[in-house]
Order: sequence, then structure tokens, then C-alpha cells
Amino acid sequence: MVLEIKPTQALRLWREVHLDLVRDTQPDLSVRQIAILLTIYLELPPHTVRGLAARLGVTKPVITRALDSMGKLGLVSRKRDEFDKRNVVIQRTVAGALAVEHLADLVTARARELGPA
Amino acid sequence: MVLEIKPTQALRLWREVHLDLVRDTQPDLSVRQIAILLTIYLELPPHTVRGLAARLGVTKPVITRALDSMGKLGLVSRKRDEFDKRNVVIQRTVAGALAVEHLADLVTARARELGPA
DNA sequence: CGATAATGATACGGCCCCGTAACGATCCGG
DNA sequence: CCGGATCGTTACGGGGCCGTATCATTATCG
Repeated sequence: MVLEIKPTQALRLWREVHLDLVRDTQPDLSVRQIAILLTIYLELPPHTVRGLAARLGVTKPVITRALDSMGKLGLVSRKRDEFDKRNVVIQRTVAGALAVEHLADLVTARARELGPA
Repeated sequence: MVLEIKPTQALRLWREVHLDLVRDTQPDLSVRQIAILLTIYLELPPHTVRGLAARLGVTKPVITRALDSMGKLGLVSRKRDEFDKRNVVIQRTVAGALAVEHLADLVTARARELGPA
């Protein structure tokens, strides 16, 4: 079940979805924020600041700040780990799950509209 | 030749490519900049500031500034229109074409790696 | 001509993000 | 019990992008 996609199709798909994202009223997320959000929602918990930083190859403050801003948007939440109080466990939210789902819809819809190469 | 892609696949594709982009040393482009860049390279010339602004649903300064920064990166260039000197014609560059090609490679490669839903 | 319209650029104030460096809190080993 | 390691956060200085409003330049039309 391999996904065969041609370079021209890939570019058009990328463009159409990005145009949709620009038109969306919601504030744009940065490339890093999108990578963080999708990692949280696609990989198995638990997620920590340090783990995400290592996973993405960025510094910890990047993760902290991204969680701050995405937290304000309600896309994720944080909770201290009760067993090791140094850790912070990142949790999913309903709004975050909806946003991820919305993105999936966008991509699949645009993919379906693509003509031949 | 419709591209059938399932929501789960779409999300994983989006995540993998964004992880690649974060790891890339090159400075991230914003969502708007990507939309502008791909529009310039996928749609037929000529492209103008006003035209792109209308196409993306953003204000003209957004386009001017994006062209400034992408110009510094060598991804696009500008030239005044000789027939109507109010207009600026946006031109493609070799570096820009390479960057777009690189993105296409990234997406197609990641798509090929996707397992079943 | 001269007035009006259109184009792209610029100034401004505000907000967000970056990486480095430092910090307080917590855990752990001797 | 205490010094070092680990965790996440914060402070700092620098840079970028945003939208609104304004500007200079050029074209158009009466």
C-alpha cells in the first residue's frame, strides 16, 4: 500500500494546502510548531519537553515556547509528572485533536482534487 | 489518476516532511512565504505584487516583505516592468527552482515510505 | 495639461520566535 | 545528607512578520 506521488503532484498538493492555511483565519503555526503538534498527536505518549527537543533536533526553550503559545490556543496542555516532579507531561486536548483532524481533511481533500501529473 | 490518500497517511506525511524541514539548516520559510514561492514557480508568469496579494488573500506589504526576504535568500528576484513602470515583475531564479525541486523530492520520498493506513 | 487612480514600497507599533546562558526545583549516588 | 546531574523555565539581545496608514512614482482620462 505504497503512496505513489509524482513531483509535480507533490508541489501542487503542497501549494493548495498552504493556500488554504493562509486563508484560514486561525493564526499560522510555524514549521516547528506543526512538527511538534503532529508529533504529540501521532506518537505514543508520554511526551516530555526533553523528548520532543531531541526528537526534533531543537533546543528545549523552543519546545517550552511552542507549548506556551499552543497552550494559549488550547491545542495542548501540560501537567507535572507526579512520579518525577522534574518532568512535565504534555497532554492532548479536544481542540488540538480537532485541529489535527482538520489538517488531515485539508490534505486528503486537496489530494483528491489533483489531476494527473 | 486521482491521488487516494487516507487521513492517517496524510498526517504522517505532513509530520515527516515538517520534521525534515526543521532539521534542514536553511532558515524556515513561513506558511505565507511557502505559498508565495510555490505560486510563483507553479503558475504561469507574469507575477506581480498585486496579483499575488489577491491570489493569496493577503495585503500587499506581506508580498513586498516576503519578496524582500526571499530575495535575500536568492529564491526570487524583481524587475520593473518596462511597459508599465508602476508594475514589478517577479522572476524565478536558479536557486529558487532548486529549492522547489528539493521540496518536491522531500514530499515524494516521504510519501513512498508511508505504510498502510 | 491637471486631477484622479493604481502600483509597489515604506514607516510605525506590536507581537512572536530564535539561541545562549542562567536559574530554581527535583532526583540520585556516595 | 549533600554535591552533582537532570528537568523545564526564564532572561536577554536580536531579528522577522503582521496590518494599517502613508508615500513616491507612474499611468490614465477628461
